[in-house]
Amino acid sequence: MLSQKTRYAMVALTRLAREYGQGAMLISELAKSERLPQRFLENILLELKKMGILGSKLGKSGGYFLLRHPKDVNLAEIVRQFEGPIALLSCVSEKAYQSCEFCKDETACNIRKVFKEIRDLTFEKLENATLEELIREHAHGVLGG
Amino acid sequence: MLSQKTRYAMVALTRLAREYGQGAMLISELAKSERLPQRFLENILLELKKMGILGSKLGKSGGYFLLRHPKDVNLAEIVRQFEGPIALLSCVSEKAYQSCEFCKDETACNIRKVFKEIRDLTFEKLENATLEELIREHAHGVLGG
DNA sequence: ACTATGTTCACCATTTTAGTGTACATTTGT
DNA sequence: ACAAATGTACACTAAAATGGTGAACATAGT
Repeated sequence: MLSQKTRYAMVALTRLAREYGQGAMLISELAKSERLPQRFLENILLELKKMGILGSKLGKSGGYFLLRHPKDVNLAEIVRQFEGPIALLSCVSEKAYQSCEFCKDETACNIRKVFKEIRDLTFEKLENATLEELIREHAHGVLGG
Repeated sequence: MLSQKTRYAMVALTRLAREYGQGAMLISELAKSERLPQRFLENILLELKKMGILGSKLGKSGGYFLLRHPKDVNLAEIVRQFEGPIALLSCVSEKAYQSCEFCKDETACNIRKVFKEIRDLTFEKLENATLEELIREHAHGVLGG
């Protein structure tokens, strides 16, 4: 299961995506309106700023805002940052690969095959999940789900 | 990422699946030959026994053995037991569903849609990964992956 | 009875999670 | 220049999860 931190990050980002182009939003307002713990949220927003996803302004009428276009931020990047590798086994991770301590021959390992398929499918779904997609209403039409 | 416990369970099970029908295997032999920490493995085997997957025999020539046919044990069951829910968000979990604290309308939530798809694909892959599949050599043929 | 095995249950150290406390730096309005 | 409103930095903490270990016990076979 995803950590609270990751969930809060996704909630905050989708909200800031909805406000995209409308200037900065106060942490306090974001926290209150999305029901996020403010002090914890501060850490998260800072981390997103360091990733180059958010910008901030100090002083009166300051706050946070999305730097990139919502179509240029996807969940794969967010999940990697806050959860670590997308893969369930390091032997199938792209960014954090480590050879398996049990396999003599990884290419022949069927456990690995299963988790490689899961990783690839998961990554694809997360990568296609841009903030633009996430804030779109009726994303796949009312009929046909 | 999966915990060590889950990984050890998968290694132990695939080994016991290879020995299926050949009587009991000593914990010590299993631990040594698969390079698993014996004392930790004991806990894991006991848990698998309580799940009804393994049987055991005490005394001389005792040990553990697979109770069910390898085709009747799959990774979904194992992962659920040792990792908890397969879903990454509880709002898309089948066995551990909890309503989302952020959504007014879950059916309209696009974040949820993404993680529901990921859960369903992951579950399907894990469910199809029976021990029989996992110990099969050249599971999908040498050509064509 | 003896020995080889699994069983039970409590315990432990380390890491991760989900935050909080306190002080500081920057910008804006007056 | 100054005050107020904001974000920034970094250390700290409580609770839970992870990855085990210790010690005594129960049972089966010889």
